[in-house]
Amino acid sequence: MSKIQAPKGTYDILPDGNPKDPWTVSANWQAIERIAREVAALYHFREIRTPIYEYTDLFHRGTGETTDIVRRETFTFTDRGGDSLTLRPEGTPGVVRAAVQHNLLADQGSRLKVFYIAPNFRYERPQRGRYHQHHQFGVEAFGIAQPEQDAECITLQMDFYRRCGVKDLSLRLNTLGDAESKKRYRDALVQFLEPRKSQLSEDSQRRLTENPLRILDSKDEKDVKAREGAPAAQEYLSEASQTHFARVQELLTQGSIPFVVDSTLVRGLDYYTNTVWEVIAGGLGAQNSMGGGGRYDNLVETLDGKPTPGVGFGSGLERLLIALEAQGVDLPKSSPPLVWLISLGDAARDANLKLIQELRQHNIPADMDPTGRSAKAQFKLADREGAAYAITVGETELSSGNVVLKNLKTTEQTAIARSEIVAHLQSLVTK
RNA sequence: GUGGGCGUAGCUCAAGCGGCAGAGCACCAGGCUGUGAUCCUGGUCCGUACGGGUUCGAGUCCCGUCGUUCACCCCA
Repeated sequence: MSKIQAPKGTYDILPDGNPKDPWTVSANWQAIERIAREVAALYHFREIRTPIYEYTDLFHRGTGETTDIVRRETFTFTDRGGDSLTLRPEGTPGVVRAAVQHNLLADQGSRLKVFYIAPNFRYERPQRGRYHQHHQFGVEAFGIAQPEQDAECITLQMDFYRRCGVKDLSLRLNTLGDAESKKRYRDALVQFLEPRKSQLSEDSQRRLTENPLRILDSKDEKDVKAREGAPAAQEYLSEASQTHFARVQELLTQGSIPFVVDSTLVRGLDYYTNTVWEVIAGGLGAQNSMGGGGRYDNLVETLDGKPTPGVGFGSGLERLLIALEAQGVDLPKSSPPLVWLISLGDAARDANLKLIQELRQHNIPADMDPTGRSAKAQFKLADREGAAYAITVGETELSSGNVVLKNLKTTEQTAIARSEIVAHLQSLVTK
């Protein structure tokens, strides 16, 4: 197609998008964003909005130099002043940057609980459920190192899914240990795998020096085989990390949130320490990860803040909509009843232009067609646009001082005095 | 970044081995000169993503590009 089109891997959200591609339907976004805001408020997370691009360095230092996300998936460009900027590939670094920049975590005991609904950008081969621009609902909680905060984030996330109506979910949970445990384990793993280097996949041979933990969740058969008998992270956990992880599990169990511990779960972000988790949903095909998160107790200091613990998650909204569609779940669509004004003749049209203004000022959604088409065409339009009521005005009504109100669902039609129509509709619309 | 499938009206899709490009929905109008959602009739809209090639002839075969999709990779 030579006609101009949306860039590869992006899409438009339309009033009448394709229900088979639920992420293209604007009403769906309104529904899940409303639920996200409600659930965030219930857990007392407040909204934060940060720029869609940051200085490139932030993601290199935050997300991590060796992650796939930073190594090969960023949209990076130089601005006209010569600065290197990157469209954010994930939410956490920008939030940490903002918190540090505005001294929100400067005092001992500072705490901050925030959420965002925002686009992220990753340059990957696009396919259903994986786009160059995708959207996430995420939360970050700073200042509380206790496992209770991990559990609250997980609970919030699962609550969000429950309120949206997702059925087929599974929560995978793991711990990487604190920074020292993680390092000890990393060294042990390298020691184990180094002699087997030649048996590893090409990617994993590189990871061995750059990011050895990632070899654990490789699906490549060679890697699965080569890592047989590898030491488990659990064996290298500090006492504190062990009790932390045990308490997180205890809290989830108490909260009746089912989970499975999966020691191969590593996640693709360098900054995680201790708890990490991921939620898988049915109906998503290969792109089955709906959201994930973890604790990052060293990230704030990495980004020049005072040492402050943090934990949070990001959840893909396109994938949520795809899962809901695949599972046959309907989102609640709230639209207030629409009133359609039908005019027969120019004088009636002018009268209706006054009436429509009055209705709108009384918070009654109203619309009309001013093109002077037949009554039939105007009713047809009212029906197509989903109006609940039609008001007809013609010569007869103008001289009698009435309007004709029709309930388009029941087809009931009655004459009502023009002077009473607004109050009458208000009582119909508000009940 | 790797490998495969697909790309025909606004939408969903049809056109055995290459042989005059169609349907349903949608949209407009009329039947009903002031009544939709039902029904009937008529009409509008595409020339097959784009570019090239083979052929008397290409939607159909070949090559390239673009887009999309599936798997890998990665992750949301």
